[in-house]
This record gives sequence, C-alpha cells and structure tokens, in this order.
Amino acid sequence: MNTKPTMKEVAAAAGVSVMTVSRAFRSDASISDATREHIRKTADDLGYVFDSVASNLRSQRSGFVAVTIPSINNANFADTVAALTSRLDAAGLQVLLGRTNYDMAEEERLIGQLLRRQPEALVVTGGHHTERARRMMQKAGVPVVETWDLPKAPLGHVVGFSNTDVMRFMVAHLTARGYRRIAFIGGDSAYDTRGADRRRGFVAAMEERGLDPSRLITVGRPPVSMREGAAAMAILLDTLPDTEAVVAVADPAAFGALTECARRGVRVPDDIAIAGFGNFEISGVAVPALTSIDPFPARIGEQAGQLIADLLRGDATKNGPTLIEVEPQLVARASTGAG
Amino acid sequence: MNTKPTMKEVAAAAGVSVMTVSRAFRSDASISDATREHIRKTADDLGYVFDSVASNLRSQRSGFVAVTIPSINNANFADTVAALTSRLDAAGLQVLLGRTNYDMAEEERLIGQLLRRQPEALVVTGGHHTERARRMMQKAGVPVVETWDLPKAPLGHVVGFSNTDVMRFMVAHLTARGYRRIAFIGGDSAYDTRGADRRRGFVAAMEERGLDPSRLITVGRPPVSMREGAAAMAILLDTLPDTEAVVAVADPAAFGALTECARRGVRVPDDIAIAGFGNFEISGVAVPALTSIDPFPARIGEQAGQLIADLLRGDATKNGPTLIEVEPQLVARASTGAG
DNA sequence: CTGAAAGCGCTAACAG
DNA sequence: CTGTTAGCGCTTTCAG
Repeated sequence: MNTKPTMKEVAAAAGVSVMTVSRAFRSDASISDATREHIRKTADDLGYVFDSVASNLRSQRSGFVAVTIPSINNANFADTVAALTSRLDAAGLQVLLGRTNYDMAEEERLIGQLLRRQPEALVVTGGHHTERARRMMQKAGVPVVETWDLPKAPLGHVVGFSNTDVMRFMVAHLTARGYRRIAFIGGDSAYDTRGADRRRGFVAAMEERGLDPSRLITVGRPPVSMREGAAAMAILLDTLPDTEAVVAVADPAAFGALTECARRGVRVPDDIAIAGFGNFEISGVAVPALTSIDPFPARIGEQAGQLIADLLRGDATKNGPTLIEVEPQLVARASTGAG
Repeated sequence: MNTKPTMKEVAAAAGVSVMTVSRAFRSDASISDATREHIRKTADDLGYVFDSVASNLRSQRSGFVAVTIPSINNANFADTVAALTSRLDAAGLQVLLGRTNYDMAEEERLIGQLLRRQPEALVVTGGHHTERARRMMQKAGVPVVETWDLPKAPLGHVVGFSNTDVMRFMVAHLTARGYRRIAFIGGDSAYDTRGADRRRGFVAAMEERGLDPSRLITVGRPPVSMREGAAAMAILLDTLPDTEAVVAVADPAAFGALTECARRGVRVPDDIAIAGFGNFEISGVAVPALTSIDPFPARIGEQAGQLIADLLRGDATKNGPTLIEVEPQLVARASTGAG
C-alpha cells in the first residue's frame, strides 16, 4: 500500500462501479445487502478510508457545526458542548470547536476561520460580538444560534437566559434572608460580557431595593479564578469589613472567597454569606455548601442541538428565528444560611 | 446575493484569472501587493468566503490535527489542548477535537470518524487502545502522538510520563513523612486506563516498601468526581479508621475526600493526610492546601504541538519515532503535613 | 438496484 | 508576476 486507496480501487477490486461503492458507504442509498456487505469487506481488506473532504465538496455538505466557547476548561460550557455534541452526533453532525478565550476579537478571528470550513450551522456563546463578527454571521447563510444569553438584538436563534435577571433572583434571595450590605466580586467587565451583564444585574437589583450597589470588587480578566476570588475576598474583608454577603460572578470565585474566610477564621455564613453562579460541582461539595444558580448548561446544549437538527432537516417552522429560554434555578445552600 | 460567490466571480469582478485570486488568498504566493489588495477588497465587497473544503481536496492538505481527549471538562486535559491549539495555530493548523468519555470503544469510533476528515496528524490521550483503533492509527499514514502516558509499545511518537512511576514519588513522599497505613481512592480500572496505571503504581510502590497495599477504595467509572471522592472517604473512615494517609487518583477526588473530613470533624493532616494528582487549581487554594503531583499539562501540549509542526514541515529527524518525557513534579503542601 | 458522465471550488504544474 | 489546463475523490443527475 504505497498510496491510499480511493473508491476507484475499491470499485475495481469489488467488481462494481464507483457509484455503487459510494452507495455502499451511505445508510439510505438503495443497494442490495449482499453487494454492500461485499464492498465493505473489500474496502476493509484494502484499508480504504472514506474521504469526507471530497464528499463534502461534491455534496456541499460539510457535516460540521461550528461552535465557539469562551473556555474549554469550564464545567458549565463543557456541559453545554457535551450535550450539544451528543445531540448533533445523533443527527450525523460533528462539532468543530473553537475557543475565544473570553475575547471578542479572538471570537471574530475564529468565526472567520470556522466559516471557511463551510459549517452547516454556527453556535456561539453569548450575545455580544464585534460588528464584523455580526456581519460575517449574518451573511454566512447558515443557521446561527446564540447561547448563554438573551440578546437584545439576536442574530438568529437564541437558546439561553438573562444574565442580568439571574442576579435579581440572587439579590432577592439574599435580601429575603435579611442581608443588606451585599458585595459583588467579578472580572474586568471590558472582557467577560456575560459576567458584566451579571454585574449590571446585581447593581440594578440592589438599586431597585434602595440598597447600596457600590460594593464591587473587580479582579483581572475573566474567567475569575479561585485564587482571584480569594484575593478579592481578602480585599473585601480588609476594606469593607461590615459586608454581610458576597455574590461572586461564578462559583470558582465564590469558592476561592470561601477559602479565604477559612484561612482567616471568618465563619460562613455566620460572619458573612457567600453565593456564586453556575452550580458547579464544587458548590454542592464545599463545606459549607455554596448557594448558587443553576443555568442548566446541558439543557442549553441539548436544545441548541435539537434546534439545529430540526432546522437542517427542514421540518422546523420557518416562522423566523426561534427563542428558547432555559430558566435558571436558584439553589439555596448553607453558605447563605439556607439548606 | 442569491448564491455564495466563488473565486470565479471574484476573478471576474476583479478582472484577473481565478489563479491570481487563489494566490491573493495565500501568504507565500508571488503576486504584486497592489493586485492582492485589489482582489481582497473586491472579494470583501462581494462577501466572498474562501472555501477550505475545495482547497483541502485539491491540495490534499486538510489543515486539521485530530485530537482525542477523555473529557473536555478536566483542567488537565484542557490545559494540554489549549497549549497544543496555540502551538498548532502558529503553524496554520486547526485542532479537530473529539472526546472519548474515558471509553476505549468510543475512542475507536471517534478515531474512525476523525480519520475520514483527512487530518495531517493525530494526537491521542493515553497509550491504551483497542486493537482496531491501533490498526487504524498505524495505517493512517500520518504522524501519531500518544500523550499523557509512556506506552510499552508506542504507536508512533510519545509525549508523556509514567502513570505508575508517578505513584512511586507519592508513596515515597508519604513514607518519608512517616505515614505507613496508606489507602488509595480510584475509579473502576476497567475504564480509566491512566487511573488504573496509577493504582498499579501505588500497589507496586507499597509492596516495594513492605507495606500493605490492600487499602483500595473503588468508586464508579472515571472521572472520579468530588462527590465520589467524599463518598470514598466516608467508606474509608467507617471501615478502615486507622488509615493514616489517602492518595486519590486525581485532585477532584482528593478534594471531595477533604470535604468529608471537614464534615466529620476529622482533622487534615493531624488525623489523616490526603494527597491527589494533577495539581489542579483547587489543590493550591483548598484549606488545608492539598499535596499533589504536577504533570505539566501545558508542556505536554506544547511539546506535542511543536513535534507535529516540525514533522509536517519535514525538518524533523526522520530517525524513527520521538519520545519526549515530561517529568511530573511532586508539590508538597499542608494536607500531608508539608508546605 | 446499478452505472456513466459531469462537475463541486479550488490549486498543482507548467508556461510565459 | 500572471494565466491555462487538468484534476483532487467523491456525489448529483440522469439512464437503464
């Protein structure tokens, strides 16, 4: 085997036409079971590997769905991608994943690259994009799904929730439990658009209740790490020691804050309450367990996958873009005196 | 714009040949700056998107490197993939990622799928594969790199470390600190091959020192979650209360074990020591901080990426397969009485 | 159920 | 620096 065999070689070896070989490698095509079996065996013996690239060019179907996420290493996004992948796999589609690193400029670059591969649909995380990225997606000629957000001006389809509203639930939970002096720990809002939305939601919710919304600790670029969460808590305890409760932009930061309290002998929730976002595994396991909000990442992925599968099969309602809201749920635990 | 424009349309609009347009979209091709600029602008105006699929077919270069990892949602593998992606990106290569879910059968299926896309190289996690998977990789005709392991019979290139030896370091560390009755928490070894290797290494190291290697707590399928780590610790404390130290197959499980101690008022390390593997962020942040072993996941990715870039450029030594050992490092912290 | 001809959109190879 | 010709490996389309 000097050069890799093509369908032509398989056809010759099996004594049929190339077309018949092609049919033998698809599930639907009409061909007798015996012929298919024979061809498959011949191909196997020759070490034939089907060439998707040629198939894609001729059929003008890449079998790809391009997906961008801020970070691979985030349980929430990973769960969405996992569910999306499973659902699309069932529809014979493969996920082509790109990571934006929480950077809209990188997202733009990535989308440009991904589109050259002729994906049949595009799934992006969030509803904030550069102008050029928006234009590219709009002119891509394939379904676009924005996830993990509820954009004001959607590009196409949406499967997500409101990152601002989510903080309303959290502030409501905390005020119901009697907390008033509440702080927020988050990343640099110039980057993490969803985190910035959550911060905005926090400020708005505090103002609505006539509470002081100015206890905002900003750490570096997102994602906010556990270490940064701990550092932020240290600043908070040093500079605003009368703070009664802290909301972190996400659970890892909340956990970091919790550890800082442990190191200082500050009791949670007796001395200060802590809550996060994302319902990461750590929040249920930490001592005390952390109050959080579950955005149901797997549901988001599943719904997005289902939507795309329907759209590409063509039996989706062509009544314009779909908006699927996946309602997050507050999970009250010991760190805010609940559970 | 009814149908998407091709190079032909761009060529017509720009008043040049298709070939010149093709050249305008590559970096090396010889073409005057003015012409290139003009063509690029024309293409932009028409909303032209370069078609990689056609390019790939004709040039017989997909620009893909196929990569399989057990789980997307694992900081260690994610770090490897991130570093690999960066390095390959610099070489103009894109990562096509597949997740095996710690399942060799799924890995086999995935490799078959990925190979159809004509990747220029293949990077897999671990050195254990099904026979069919091994055959496919060997006959793929592209460089294969096994990572995160030091296989006895490598398929091709290797960038990794020994998962058995790593436990020798850990047991050495613990015995040096005076611990004798040491337990191991791990997943079902039928699945997680690297975890099974680490368990084997633990048993071997204990035996070498004449210590009892039978304190093995097995939880479910890998990856062992924080919750499962906690459950395993509960069993351990209930059934083998005289255990002096625990090694978990990975940090999340070690952290779960730590939380179980916290819930029970068992002091770490005074009553029992705990150590993990992977040097996940949580180990440095937890209270007490967890002793772990850093396998330098980013280095693995970087080295694998570098190797592939060299190999594909052709200026790598053609002296057979490369073996790059990335030496893990023990990080001693408070949970084993160090730090 | 099977086959022959044509061509998807791009680039290799050559010529100028 | 630019153009012409041919064809990558498969599938669409049409015949039988």
